[in-house]
Amino acid sequence: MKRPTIADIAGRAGVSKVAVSYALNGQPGVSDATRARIVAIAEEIGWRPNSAARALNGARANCVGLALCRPARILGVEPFFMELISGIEGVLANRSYALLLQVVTSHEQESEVYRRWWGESRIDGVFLVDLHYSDSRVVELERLGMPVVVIGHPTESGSLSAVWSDDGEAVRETVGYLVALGHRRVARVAGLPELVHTTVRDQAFEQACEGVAEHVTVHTDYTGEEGARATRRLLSSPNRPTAIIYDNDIMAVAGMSVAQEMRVEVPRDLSIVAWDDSPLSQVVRPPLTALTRDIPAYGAHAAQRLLALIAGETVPPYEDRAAVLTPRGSTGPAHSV
Amino acid sequence: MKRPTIADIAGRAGVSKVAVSYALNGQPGVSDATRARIVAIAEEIGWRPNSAARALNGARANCVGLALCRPARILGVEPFFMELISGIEGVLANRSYALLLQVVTSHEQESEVYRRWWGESRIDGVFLVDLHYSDSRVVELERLGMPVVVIGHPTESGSLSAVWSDDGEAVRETVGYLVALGHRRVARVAGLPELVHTTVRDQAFEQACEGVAEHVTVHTDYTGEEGARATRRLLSSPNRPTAIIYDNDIMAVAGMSVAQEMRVEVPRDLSIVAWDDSPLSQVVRPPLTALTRDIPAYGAHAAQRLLALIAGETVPPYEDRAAVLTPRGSTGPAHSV
DNA sequence: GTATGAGGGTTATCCGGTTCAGAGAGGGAG
DNA sequence: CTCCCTCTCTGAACCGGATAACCCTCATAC
Repeated sequence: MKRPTIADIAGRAGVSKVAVSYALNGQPGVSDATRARIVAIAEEIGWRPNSAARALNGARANCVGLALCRPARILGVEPFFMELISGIEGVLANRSYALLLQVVTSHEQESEVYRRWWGESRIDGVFLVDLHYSDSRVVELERLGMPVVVIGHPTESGSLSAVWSDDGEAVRETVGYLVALGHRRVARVAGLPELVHTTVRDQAFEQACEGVAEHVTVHTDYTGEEGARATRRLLSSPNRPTAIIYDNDIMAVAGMSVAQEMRVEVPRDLSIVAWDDSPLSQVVRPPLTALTRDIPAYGAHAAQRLLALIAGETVPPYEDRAAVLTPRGSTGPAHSV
Repeated sequence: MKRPTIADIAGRAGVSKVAVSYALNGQPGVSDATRARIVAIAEEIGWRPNSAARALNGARANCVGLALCRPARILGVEPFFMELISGIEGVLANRSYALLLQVVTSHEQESEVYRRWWGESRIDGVFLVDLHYSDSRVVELERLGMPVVVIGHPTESGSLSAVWSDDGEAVRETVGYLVALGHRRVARVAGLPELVHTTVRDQAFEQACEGVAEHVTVHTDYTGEEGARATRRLLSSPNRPTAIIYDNDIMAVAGMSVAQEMRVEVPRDLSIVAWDDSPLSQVVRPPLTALTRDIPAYGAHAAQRLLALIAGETVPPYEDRAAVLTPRGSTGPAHSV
């Protein structure tokens, strides 16, 4: 039950391998009649191009890579990555591109994965996510000279193409909204401080609060436990915040539970905003005011740009739409304590 | 900046390509001195075996596939798949195997992806998840003759190897626990009815309740909205259940919110159990009693078996540990209404 | 002195598809 | 009738590595 090759087709059709190759690739050099005959036979015996043989001729691997550097327990809880992948795949599937996925535990390991994939000619390009400052992976990828689309802020992506969204704008919108509601003490429970987008949000937060509200930022590892702990600390402080912005929804939910535990009522005594809207935000009581973003679309844009890059086009940084605030029941006017 | 090949190494070392091939693959036929020299050169110039060239010689592709057939919004919310993938990857990474991922929207499309991957020699085997009854994908994969590990119940996996866990046992344990707490009207908010594991749980649920408690099962699509709707309906019925078992945690959280909305107190008036423990279960108030399972380990077991299958070994069905009940604050003794 | 064999290489082929340089056949122009 | 060109198709080489088969040298055994 060997897989059929173009030689088999050539034998049946009574022509050479070359004619078959031309016919199946839509190249000139065969008559329409012969082409039709060859195509019919190929279809009949279920022929597929051997991707290895094609790749060997310097052709593309028709495959791109994505490495995720987060512990399993966080990856599972963050809907972000799965939604991003779904969006990426929507674009890739149309062009018969495959996605190679790897979960790694360090940047060194991640760079090694890139070197291996690229060295083995397994992929034509990669997506880089969770950008850090002075990111060693950027340097490594520039060195390899492989097509890359960074999903993150272009100031830190070096010479690599970036797809990003203005988190600062979303922060300003949120703070403006909270201040308008009368909040004067606002906290932010942020994610990993080494991530560029965390710092971007941190800075925008500070600037937006400057002069209009007291502000404090606490960093966490995105887990519910740390979100809960941070909330407990914030709500225990002498003049506790009347509003908290969380960097993901699981922490926001955890924070809301802590508030409830401490008899701090949401939204009466505390307003809560979650970054990245997900179904979770809508099923809790009260439903969470969230910063909504079309993540699959974000992934799709990145994929389009990576394919363009692979095709040899030059790809300028692309700024996707910023997250927009979706007010729900977890935010309300501030009450003086 | 061409990638170095064994021919380059051969040139530098002053030997033939074959000697290099032997040396780098640990085969006999070269002296230790020559081997050391060749290995040193290979390392120096950063040589990597071209995966396409290797695959072309009938060697393995060193890659396995996974296709997920669920809409993006559900994939994102279910931590199950990401955790499964993490577990799979732990095993694959050790053996330098890559994972090809694709999100599809129908079984036909999924089968087509398998045909293409296999026909193109891209993969050595696949994982099959979300088994249905009379699953067309099983037939297709048997026809293709490719190594497959089904992550699901072995009665429906045909001749394919299966890795599974006894959901029935977990259901019995849960029902037993609820009955011991005095519950006599128990409901189950189940997932997609066409999935084998849903039916397995449904049947075990009915049997376990038989004679000891009234029972009712409602099917949903795993989303929070449907979980909420089902809960609303259940709690509005004339003799409403005093305990509900949900097929995932997002629905359990949604159900708890609905209960709160309807002034049904958890766990006083209603006990809630969630299938598949996740960090989410622990951050809500009260924390959810959940059926805990080590999903990464589950994935790892499946991966080990797929690799064994690819290596030509025969792999009997493997029964992983059943989910165990982790009681938390969302369950308590039943009160007569 | 010759047969035997192991150690260390080499040459030739193959995997499946692509690409380049031609080779015949047929047609139109001069 | 010849020249030239186009159309259709073929042989051969190539991509990078694996592998079967064979070759040479030197050491050992008889």
